[in-house]
Amino acid sequence: MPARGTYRHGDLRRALLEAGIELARFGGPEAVTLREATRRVGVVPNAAYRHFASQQDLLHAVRSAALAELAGSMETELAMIGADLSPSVFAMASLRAVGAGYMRFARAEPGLFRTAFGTGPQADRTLPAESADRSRLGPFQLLSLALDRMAAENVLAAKRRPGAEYLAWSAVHGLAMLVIDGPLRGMDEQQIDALIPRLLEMVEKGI
Amino acid sequence: MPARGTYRHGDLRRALLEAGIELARFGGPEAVTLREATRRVGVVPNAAYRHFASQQDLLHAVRSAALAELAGSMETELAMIGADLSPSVFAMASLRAVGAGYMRFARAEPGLFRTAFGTGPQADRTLPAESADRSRLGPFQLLSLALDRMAAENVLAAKRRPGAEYLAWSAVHGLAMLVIDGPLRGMDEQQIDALIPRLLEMVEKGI
DNA sequence: TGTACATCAGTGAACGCGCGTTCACTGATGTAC
DNA sequence: TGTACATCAGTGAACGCGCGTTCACTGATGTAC
Repeated sequence: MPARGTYRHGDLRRALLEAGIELARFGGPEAVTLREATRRVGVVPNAAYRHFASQQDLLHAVRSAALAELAGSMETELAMIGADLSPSVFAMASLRAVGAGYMRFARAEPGLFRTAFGTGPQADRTLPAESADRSRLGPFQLLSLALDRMAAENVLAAKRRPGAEYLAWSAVHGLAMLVIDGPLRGMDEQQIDALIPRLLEMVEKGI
Repeated sequence: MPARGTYRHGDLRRALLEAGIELARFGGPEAVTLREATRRVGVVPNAAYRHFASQQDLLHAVRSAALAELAGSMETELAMIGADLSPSVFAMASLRAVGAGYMRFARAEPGLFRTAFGTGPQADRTLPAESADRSRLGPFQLLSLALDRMAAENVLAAKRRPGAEYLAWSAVHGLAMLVIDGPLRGMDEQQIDALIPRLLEMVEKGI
């Protein structure tokens, strides 16, 4: 049965996690099963239990990876902001970059995006899940940071600052959901391209 | 096995549909199974095939019912607008009402809401699904109507009108998703209560 | 440097589960005469 | 008004599927001496 040379695998945990990520990439969270992950790695189903306590446990790990990738997409967009901008323009550009990175990831990796925000009743109840790794910032923290900058530059009134992340997040998250998994799934790519800056503009003006 | 008196059921299709709606209400779309629906109605599993071509077919029917309920919630909110308002204020109030009705339904019936916007890969690909019944307006049409009014009153610039539904929809849909099924699930009811008008204000200002 | 042994990663086989769906059937209903 | 009969709604039994998970196991590895 083993398709590999050695009896031991070497790094089964990592292999299973990567298989799980691949499953989520193409099939979303519901595609992340222990049986399929072990099948792909070429290992017997119950071998997974040496490294994950349950299917949920594997799914959690995949979810964390997806969140990290999302944060990465946002950071990439942030890094593209011109350094020569005035602080207040920079702050506003940060908010847009964060939103653009979010949308880019959602469109490029709909399966991982859906996995990151566990849809369905079995999703766990922990908040944004940005607690584990202190050195890297999570998606929510990147958004908060951008809003902090705007508040510091008085581009966003101080009294509007509290809770502002939920407003911005809602707008961008909603478009992402409608477009990748909802009734707007069939929409033209170009139409979506045009919609995104408009949406970000709406947030900037209305927040 | 039959818990009913007569051999024939009478209106099995309706009974199954209602059971399906109940399943969706508490468990979302993935809870809508033929076996559980028939079980609840007290009929053998395959009896469902006299009335529905497949499980998907039942799910479609449940989805339509959920969309109709959502539209109803929006209409209820619309009906509460004071008739004495000026046309332009009325138009803006319409947009808010539509959004408020959407949020109210999502929070009151998260399972049905999720079913209405089929989440997951198995969801069908038809757009907003407001084609069937011509006499009743669907959620998307109610939103469009409100925006039409705003455009007619020049509360919304004519050049901003096209596609404006997607901006408004995104914001409200996103908050609904984050709150009922996403990372904001645990949030205080009162905090959410406070967030909704702020979100609607953002849309109104920024659209 | 070599050998005995404990550890524990991965095996093999098997469970029970709920699901959608197919088949040949039976018996209540309503219609034709 | 009564009876024969066709229709077809619901039955009963069974399928195959993929899933998560448990059990007792085996054999590769690395450590103690």
